[in-house]
Amino acid sequence: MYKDTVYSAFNLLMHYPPPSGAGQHPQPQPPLHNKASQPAHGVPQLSPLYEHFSSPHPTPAPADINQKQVHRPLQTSDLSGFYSLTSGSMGQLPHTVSWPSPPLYPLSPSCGYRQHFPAPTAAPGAPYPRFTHPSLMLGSSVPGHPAAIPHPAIVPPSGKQELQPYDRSLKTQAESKAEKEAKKPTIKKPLNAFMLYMKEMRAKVIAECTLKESAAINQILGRRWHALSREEQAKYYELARKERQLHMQLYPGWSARDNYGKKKRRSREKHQESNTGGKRNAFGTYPEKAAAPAPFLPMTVL
DNA sequence: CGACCTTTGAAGAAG
DNA sequence: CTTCTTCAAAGGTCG
Repeated sequence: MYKDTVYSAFNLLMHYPPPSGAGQHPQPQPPLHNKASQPAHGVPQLSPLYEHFSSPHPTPAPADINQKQVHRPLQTSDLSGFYSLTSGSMGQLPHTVSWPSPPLYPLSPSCGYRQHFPAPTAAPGAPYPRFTHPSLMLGSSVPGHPAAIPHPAIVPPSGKQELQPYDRSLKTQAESKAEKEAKKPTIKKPLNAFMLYMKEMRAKVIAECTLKESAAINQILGRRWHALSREEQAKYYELARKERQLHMQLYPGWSARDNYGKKKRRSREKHQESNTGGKRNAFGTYPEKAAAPAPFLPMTVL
């Protein structure tokens, strides 16, 4: 996308030429199904389970990893000690850390998402809320687990209701086959790092900002996400990596493609038009089209 | 009832 | 290879 392109160019300007022996052209990410892929030079040999999660873009780290105005691909060296959960395993890190786009909604300064992170309602000097590993999100449906609670990724087609008993008496064979197909539970995509962050922080933002509308909440959460330190974000990337790993174990043949087209969406053109069209946004106002990315200023001056 | 809004990231599709 | 598109969550809103 345009934003990513600009940031990538910025990264090049900021970090090239790279230190000798570092930041060479990144190894291509091995595809999920390509079990024969060789690990990148210097990357420990991964078990098949972790091959998909090898660090994709090794690039040199700046001196201060917390300087958020410098955006570049994350790398495992930024997180020494964090990605060492399993012998020989490497956590997947995002290819790029993109700059937040300008807000479309007139978000309240009282939420403090632009100038005052963490939120001003937090006690002075108090650390940003620590992430607690939500074991409920993982492991409740691990095969063999005593509590046979379905993994949250499995949902009925409606997304909200349990499957109803099937009434065979009124259906033909063809109908029943089609219906069975339609009623097959949908396996949802595993949540990415930001989605996990949203799940955990949504209630807090709702309480702080007395908002309920998700579109507005998500804008705030997006800003807060970018304001997180690299270490804080890394916790969610690690959790997301575990989610994907568990998902792969539970549903080996599953592909994100399986859910394509299950949501009826308007065409891309119409989708964009709707952004400037007559429909109101979550604030009851009419959204403007997203402006070009902000210049490369540190968050502290925004 | 279900698409839309909004966010980031992962992954598939397309060029 | 790069770029574009879809879908994950959430809940109010609207056609």
